[in-house]
Amino acid sequence: MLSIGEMSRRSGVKVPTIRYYEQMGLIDAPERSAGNQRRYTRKELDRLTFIRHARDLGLSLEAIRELVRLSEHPDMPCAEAHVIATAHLAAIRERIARLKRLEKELTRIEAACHADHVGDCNIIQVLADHALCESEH
Amino acid sequence: MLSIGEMSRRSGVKVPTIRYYEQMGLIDAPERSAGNQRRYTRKELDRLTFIRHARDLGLSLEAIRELVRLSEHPDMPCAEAHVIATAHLAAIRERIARLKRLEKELTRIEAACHADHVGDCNIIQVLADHALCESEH
DNA sequence: CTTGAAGCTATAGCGGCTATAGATGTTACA
DNA sequence: TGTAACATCTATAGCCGCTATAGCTTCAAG
Repeated sequence: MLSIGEMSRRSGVKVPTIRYYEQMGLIDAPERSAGNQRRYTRKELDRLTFIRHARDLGLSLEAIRELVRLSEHPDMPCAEAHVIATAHLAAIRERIARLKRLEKELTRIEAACHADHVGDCNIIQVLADHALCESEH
Repeated sequence: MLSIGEMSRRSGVKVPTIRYYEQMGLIDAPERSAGNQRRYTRKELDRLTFIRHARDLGLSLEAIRELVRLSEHPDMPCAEAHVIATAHLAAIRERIARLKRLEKELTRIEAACHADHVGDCNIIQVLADHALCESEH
């Protein structure tokens, strides 16, 4: 039986976050010791690791809740899991594309300014005047 | 004199968000009409547009507060503005790099699964077992 | 048997909004 | 001038995904 601190160390999820996940219904309320402290099994550590991993990949708690539900019914079709992963992948790709546009824009703004004082500074100027932008954002 | 709704339409910042920015000290409290409604000047619209633009570029309210402060002192050296922009650029590049790793990982996970039901599904399996990952995250 | 770390619950705060409720103001048209 | 429709006002709560704090209890080592 693992204490919550042990779980935290092994999964890399902070103690208050574990309690938060329990509250949010991502993990079941575990057994308790005589003195009301949480006691976890190996299986519960596995699920926490699963959650940690999915969070690292940027999945929302909502999506993870769904995946956890799926993983508990191994005979269900896994199309749903694919839908979740694919949707997430699309979202990530969009974020990358958007960030790249921002990067380009900021690089341009940054490189363009050789002023000494704010009055002539392109950074401030370009921010103030959207018309000077190259891309849409 | 512009009403808050007019400001919203022209800047693309939602009405409650404008009030929020005022509360957060990003814009000054404007004049009021006889009936206590906000009335803005052209100059205040410009500042709001500035903020909108900076937000679009992903800058934090904190960073924007700083830039607004700078823009009000046009004789100040603009090195500080560069610091803010450069730091932000670095953050964006890091986020891009991280997202690309996630994209690769998720693509791999997704492509690897040709199962019919959850029991054999790689998506779930890979999430459950970090050891199956290729990259760190 | 004592001490100090770890655990407990409940609550508040973070950023950056967004939504709601219920009251009041403004404006266009009859 | 009246009225109806819409805009605005304040105050407050909620969103996500935690994180921090306070004040208490329990556990494990020496």
